[in-house]
Amino acid sequence: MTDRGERFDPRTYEPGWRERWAADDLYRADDADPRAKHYLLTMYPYPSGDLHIGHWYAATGPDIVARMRRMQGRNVMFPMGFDSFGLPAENAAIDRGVHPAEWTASNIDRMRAQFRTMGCMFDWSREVVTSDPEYYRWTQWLFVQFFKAGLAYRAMAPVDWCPKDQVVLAREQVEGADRHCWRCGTPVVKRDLEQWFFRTTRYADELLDFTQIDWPEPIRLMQTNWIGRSEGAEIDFAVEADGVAPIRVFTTRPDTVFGATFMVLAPEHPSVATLTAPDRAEEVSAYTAAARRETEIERMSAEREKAGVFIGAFAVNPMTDERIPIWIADYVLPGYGTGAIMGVPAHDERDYAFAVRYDLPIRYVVLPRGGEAPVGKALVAHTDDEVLVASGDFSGMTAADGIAAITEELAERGQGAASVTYKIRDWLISRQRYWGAPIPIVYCPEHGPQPVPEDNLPVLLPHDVDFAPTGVSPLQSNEEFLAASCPVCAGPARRETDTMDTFVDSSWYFLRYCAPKEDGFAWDPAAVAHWMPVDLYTGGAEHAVLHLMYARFFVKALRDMGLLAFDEPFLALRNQGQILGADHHRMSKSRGNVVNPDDLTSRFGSDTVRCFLMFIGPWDQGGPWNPSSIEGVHRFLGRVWAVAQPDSGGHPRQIPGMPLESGVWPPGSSAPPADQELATLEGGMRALRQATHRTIQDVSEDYAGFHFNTALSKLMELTNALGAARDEGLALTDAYTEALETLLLLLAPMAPHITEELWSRLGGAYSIHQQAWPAFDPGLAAAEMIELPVQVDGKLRDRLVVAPDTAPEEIERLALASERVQAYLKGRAPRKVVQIPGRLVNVVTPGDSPG
RNA sequence: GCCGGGGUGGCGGAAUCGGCAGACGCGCCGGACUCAAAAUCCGGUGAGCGCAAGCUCGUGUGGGUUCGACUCCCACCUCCGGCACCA
Repeated sequence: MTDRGERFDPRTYEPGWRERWAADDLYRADDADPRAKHYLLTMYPYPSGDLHIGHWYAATGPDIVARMRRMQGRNVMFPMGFDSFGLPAENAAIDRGVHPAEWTASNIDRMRAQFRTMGCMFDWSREVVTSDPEYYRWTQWLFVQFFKAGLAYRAMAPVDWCPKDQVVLAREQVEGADRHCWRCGTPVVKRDLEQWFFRTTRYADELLDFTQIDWPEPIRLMQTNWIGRSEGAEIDFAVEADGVAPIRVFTTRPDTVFGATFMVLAPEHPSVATLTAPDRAEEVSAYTAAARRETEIERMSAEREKAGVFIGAFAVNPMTDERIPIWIADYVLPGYGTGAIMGVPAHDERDYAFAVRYDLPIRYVVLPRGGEAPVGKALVAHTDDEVLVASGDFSGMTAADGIAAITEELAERGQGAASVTYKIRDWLISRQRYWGAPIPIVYCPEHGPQPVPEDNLPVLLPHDVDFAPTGVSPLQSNEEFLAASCPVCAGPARRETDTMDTFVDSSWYFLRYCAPKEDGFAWDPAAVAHWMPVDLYTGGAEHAVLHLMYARFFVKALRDMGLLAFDEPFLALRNQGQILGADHHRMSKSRGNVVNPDDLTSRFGSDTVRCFLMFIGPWDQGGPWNPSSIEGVHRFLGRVWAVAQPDSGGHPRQIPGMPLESGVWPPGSSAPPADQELATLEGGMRALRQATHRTIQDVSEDYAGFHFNTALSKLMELTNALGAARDEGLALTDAYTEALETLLLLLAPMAPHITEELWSRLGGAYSIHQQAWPAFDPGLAAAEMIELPVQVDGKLRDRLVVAPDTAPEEIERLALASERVQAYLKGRAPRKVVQIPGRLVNVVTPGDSPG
């Protein structure tokens, strides 16, 4: 079948196999398949235009795992789709006059074709495109369910506004110290606007629970910090004014309430207007106005000097009954806690700075046992060694006991209660943009906002609108779209013109994959029950507090509506690293360091690109592009090609009558076999089988752990061993065949084309990707002789070659008998001999001085 | 500032429940093949000393624990990512 030494050229066979796999629906996942299901998902891309090398990197890892799981007998679903709503399509319309729908559709066509060249086992029959009305119809339906469940609401709030994109952003989409837009990098500004929110805060506590899922620690920490749960107490401070309700503050340190010497309100606090003394009114309103004008960046800066204004009113410390002045200052944020704090300068750095600036009293009430108050700073940290002082009956208690006791005392008096506060805010989901799912709400002058009846979904995006960004949705420019009737009274009503954040689309796409053609419901409950939850999810860590948190929220909310029966969407998560340019910078067109995967595949073929990407380093780490080493990986595949054609090189010899099982020659046996040449060959076969079975074990573990770089290095070693065995004349032995077939099977997930080609040439059944994963035989993987390092005082001095089951006494005797060891002992007895079974021997000399 | 992850040959990286540091690959050096080159194959390749056997040093820095430390502990330096007046 093969010509001797036929040249290795992937271009001659790769496209043909891809066509055949597609024609045969080789990778289609069948719901009725009785084998255990395995839902493997990788984050779907935004159809930006061209497949980037990063897409290859991200997809190849999970594809390898998907292929291995399938060969291991699982019914694997590995779908792909497009997150196709979003701003770039609209910007293309503005810049180039192409309609977003056309731009998106042509990009998807191009990227779908590029995806095919990767040779991934995507099940394209399940493709989901979120801008398809058949998809966003159900996104809208889900919005209505959230609305009916009280989880979607409209409210006026200070929100983040991107002045360049002319759109509001969720808190999670504002990044960095300079508070910039995640998409365009422009610093955001605060605006008071009426917007739609999803009530993510209702699930704050449950989102902190990761016990059901196997996720990377950094992602769990990022979500935990973002949710920002703080335990403490709310405490009421009476106000010295008739008929005015007490002011409630939140603190994590109720043990320090005896040290509260002033109170600070956020400038936006509702009590400011009623409490401000007439003679302070001018200064207060000037400060409040200035605070409002300032950008978020200036206001949030921690380095900025603490400044505020006394409003001319007093509160009463509930524990000391002291009169304390009420101030306003912008370091107190309106959206967190109660928007009011008790100022405890002795035990909070910010309060300390404020007190120093305005000469307010500083009273230390928690100190190390028998210790002195620090000079010139706050005492923030508290340990078990610290006790309350100058705190009435509570003096002498530890800080922890003080928190509990004081909270209890306040609760009994009706002046406070234990309380929990979170940093997370509700998810702002409305966008003043065109290319998204319209929010299915109509406003009736009589009945207010009403959801569009489910029968009337989808609310279709009109084709003709004016895309020029004006700060309001382009949908407002279409009168036909705007006009609606009230679902309650059928009277004239106005349609909501904002669209939904694209992260709403991606919060449920994994459900749609289970039955993408279902048209009576958002998903087929039976299919979702079969496939969900996702067994393994992969994608970028940049979505830690965006998509990955929103999707968890969605599933929990839908579960509580009775629509789903599980708690978490993604049981396991793995994050890939980023591929950087050769200049170690993020790839970008402006830097000119972008690597085009199409150029590489046309030169080297897909398998080489896949293997090279996996060989760069740990998959979760990424790294800079190093164009020179791709040649090495290509050479490796060339060697695989060569060893799979054993009669094309080396010096093959037929060894008659030598079945696989007999190929065992114990090298430790005293009587050498009669035929020395045969014995050498048998030893070589034995060694090759050992290498084969070790590789099965190592590569299986490495793939499962996403250690593709080390998996490939072990496959290289097996290939090198095959090359050596061929040169030793083992090419026609069963051990060689076993090693070669194993190599192809183990390599198949990483290099699907060359392995299919060689498998076919060797006469294997189509397809290699439907073969069983090789079984590992521990007996064959074990060495019959092991080499044991011998150390003297921890330094390597000699080696012993022994059988693995050699008794420790015998090993010690052999080690001490070693000439090298004797030279270091100089006739003395060793102080001791340390043995780690199977690992090493360490002889400790008496040394010059004992001990 | 707080949280998290890293620093190992010329380069990417391996080894981390303490046990042969540098697997595998790139690059480089030498050789084979060739008129020559490319391709391919073989050998060498942490540093220093030595004719050699071998010895010494070596995993960001400085200490420590241990028979033995890239791995554990303490204190630092540095790079990357996230958060950032959250009371």
